[in-house]
Amino acid sequence: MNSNNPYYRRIDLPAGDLHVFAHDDLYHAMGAKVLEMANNNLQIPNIRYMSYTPDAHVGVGTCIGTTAVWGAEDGFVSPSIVGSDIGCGMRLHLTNLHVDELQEVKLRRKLVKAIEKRIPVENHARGYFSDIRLEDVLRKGLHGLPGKYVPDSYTPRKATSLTHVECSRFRYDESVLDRIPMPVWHRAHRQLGTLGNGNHFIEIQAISVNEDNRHIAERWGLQDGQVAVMVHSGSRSWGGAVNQHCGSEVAKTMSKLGLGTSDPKLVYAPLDSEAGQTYSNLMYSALNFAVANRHLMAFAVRDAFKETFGSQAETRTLYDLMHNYACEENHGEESFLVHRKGTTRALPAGHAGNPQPYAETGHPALIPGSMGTSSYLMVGSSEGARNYHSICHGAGRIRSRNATKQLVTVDEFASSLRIGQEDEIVVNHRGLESLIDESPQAYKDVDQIIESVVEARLATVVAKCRPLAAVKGV
DNA sequence: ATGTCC
Repeated sequence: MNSNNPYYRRIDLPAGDLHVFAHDDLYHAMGAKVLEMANNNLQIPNIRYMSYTPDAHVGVGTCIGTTAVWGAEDGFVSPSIVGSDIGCGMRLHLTNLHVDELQEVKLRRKLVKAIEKRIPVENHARGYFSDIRLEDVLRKGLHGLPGKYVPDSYTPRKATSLTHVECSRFRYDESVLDRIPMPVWHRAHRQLGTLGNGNHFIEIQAISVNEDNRHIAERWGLQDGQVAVMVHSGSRSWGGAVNQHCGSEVAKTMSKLGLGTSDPKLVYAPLDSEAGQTYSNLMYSALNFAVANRHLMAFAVRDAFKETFGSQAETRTLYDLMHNYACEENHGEESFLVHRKGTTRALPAGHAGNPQPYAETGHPALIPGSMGTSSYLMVGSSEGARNYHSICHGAGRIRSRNATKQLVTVDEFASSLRIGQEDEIVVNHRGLESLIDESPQAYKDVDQIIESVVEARLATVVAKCRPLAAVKGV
């Protein structure tokens, strides 16, 4: 049944097979609840494949770390699998600065202040991009932004494939947008350019290249000691509103068709049903919002760099990709509907789904660590095809926010960020209490997660990104 | 993750 590889197992659940790509120890730490959830998901008709990455943990209805696949012809789409933070994902920008130029704590503080000035992180804050039409963003993503926000040095207008949303699809039946109530429109409009809270962040990092993949790093333009900007955010309240509206529509379709699983909260509809199409289209509007929002925040960070280090400071887009969505993809000769909930696509060199600039190397897969720990730039391997080229999306939570607050003291958290030392990771909040639930102890060890992904032969490491400063919402 | 309501 199971192979001898300690990094992979197939689990024979009552409703079907679950594939787990994780070291035995990580698998055993996941607990029984994740198997129950997998079994519920596997009860959805026509499902072809389901797997967990090593960072899998319990979510609402579906585990974070799930890849669930249907055939495109007889597929079911599930708002419960995608979740409410539709389009949540990562963006990485490369700067022309070296880490030595940020050596002084004072300078990192100045940079963080300059970022804070441009990107509100408070709960009900208004973003600074009110001159942008929300409808244009929802319909066209980056193409809906005024030209001044898309300078060629930053993301060439023609290289929209640097965001994998637009690489797949961004035009759809626009009449569905009218289904979302006006108050939600207004809220989403004022949220353009805001970070959100929870695990979302903007981080300044220093790159170190993995020797084994130096040839790929060079093709991507990465250098040792290079300063990078990583943005982790989603579709703010727009995605939640889409999830809520479609959730009830999809549930109605289910009762009409007499469908259901052991979990009444797990909703899904045939992709070609009206409810399925409405969801699919509105989901794309949320993907467009999310990618444009990350772009705008990275644009604001670019401005903050110029203010802090002079006008010659520049940042350019390496890549933007999501880990919460459902999308039609070609694998081999066939077309599939792939759901990724807290998993990252990592295509290998030569795969036709790669955006043009990365056709020969595979595209960068951006994997964040927890606060204070390194993030990774990965590239997919051809063996990753067995998992539809899905890898982990981060460290993965091991304890709840409340449990973390009980366990970790402010002092312990501060020392994990080396606060007060020369190499302190500068955080925008002076009081760290409100961020304790994001401390490294709330998460698995990202190095172990990456080891599992590498040993399961799904992807390899191209570079590691060490945090220098972080901006978080509360 | 989010906004809202007690």
